[in-house]
Amino acid sequence: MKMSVLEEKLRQKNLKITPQRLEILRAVQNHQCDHPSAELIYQAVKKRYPAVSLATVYKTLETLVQIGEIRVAIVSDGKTRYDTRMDRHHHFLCSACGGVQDVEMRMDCLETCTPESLIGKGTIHRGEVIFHGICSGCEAKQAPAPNTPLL
Amino acid sequence: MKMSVLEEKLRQKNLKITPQRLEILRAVQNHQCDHPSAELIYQAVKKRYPAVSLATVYKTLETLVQIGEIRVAIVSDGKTRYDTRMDRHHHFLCSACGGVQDVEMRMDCLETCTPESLIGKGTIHRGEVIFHGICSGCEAKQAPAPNTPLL
DNA sequence: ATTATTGCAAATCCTTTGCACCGGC
DNA sequence: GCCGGTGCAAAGGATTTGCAATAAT
Repeated sequence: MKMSVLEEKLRQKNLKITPQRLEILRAVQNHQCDHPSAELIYQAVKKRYPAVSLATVYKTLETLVQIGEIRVAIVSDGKTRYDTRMDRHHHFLCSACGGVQDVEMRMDCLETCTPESLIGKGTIHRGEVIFHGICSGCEAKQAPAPNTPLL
Repeated sequence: MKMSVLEEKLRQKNLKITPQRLEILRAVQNHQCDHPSAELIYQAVKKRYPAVSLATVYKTLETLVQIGEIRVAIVSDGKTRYDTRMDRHHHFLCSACGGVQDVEMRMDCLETCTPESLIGKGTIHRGEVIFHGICSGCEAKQAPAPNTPLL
């Protein structure tokens, strides 16, 4: 997203444009594949803006969520991780290392139908798929290849 | 699941059958729809077994996850919530209240296909759908019905 | 000038850990 | 009796909050 669009969004909500916010947004954009935690963003921002406070990072990430610039990724790994892509995509969670990878996949059924068991229970805004499994990196570590001698 | 089956599982792993574990399992089974947190289970167990410690609840829930009796629900609401149903189902998360509801839905495509963007990235064990939206309870609170006068 | 934002430190919430005692087997 | 389990209190990690100083409009 272009800066000017973000600035517009901020102004519309009486939010001020500060160097901290711009740096944090930049860090977020540089970590599109990472599903970064607040701490990771903090470390990245500190490199260019050493005086930032972790509290500011937390507050700013919350603000970015509020204005719909980023969202919280659904991962349950004990810390909040952010999804900096707002377009439709899905996730693959590695049960071994906790890593998150994006999955590109059309699931038209998720866009169109309301499952019967949800009728009358509320309004669906979107559906996403979470795949659970073991990523190739962890597979390599955990089990030797089939015909690799152990010694 | 019948107690005897659980007891069998515990014995197989050299885990002891204690009153605390049985009470915690009972509480878990009584909260199939709640996706309960450790704290909620603790409160429920305390009613029948006032001396339990919260630490024991945490440890036991972890044990139950290890033996495949329950699993961690993917919800990212700041605390760990457990899913006491191990069969295939999906979830509806209310963005307003954080509530989780089960969704029954066949998604054969999730069982069979590997999305192209995942090929070579690891091994999928299962896929689940997360619906995001607003539950009917929160809808009622947040917006007056269309033709309800405001005053 | 006004009002939001920052940075710090303290506080809070959830969860884990160390350890002495207890209880299933 | 052995070894795992329990309960307590303390520690740990992530996030939030109160507040005075600062900076954006």
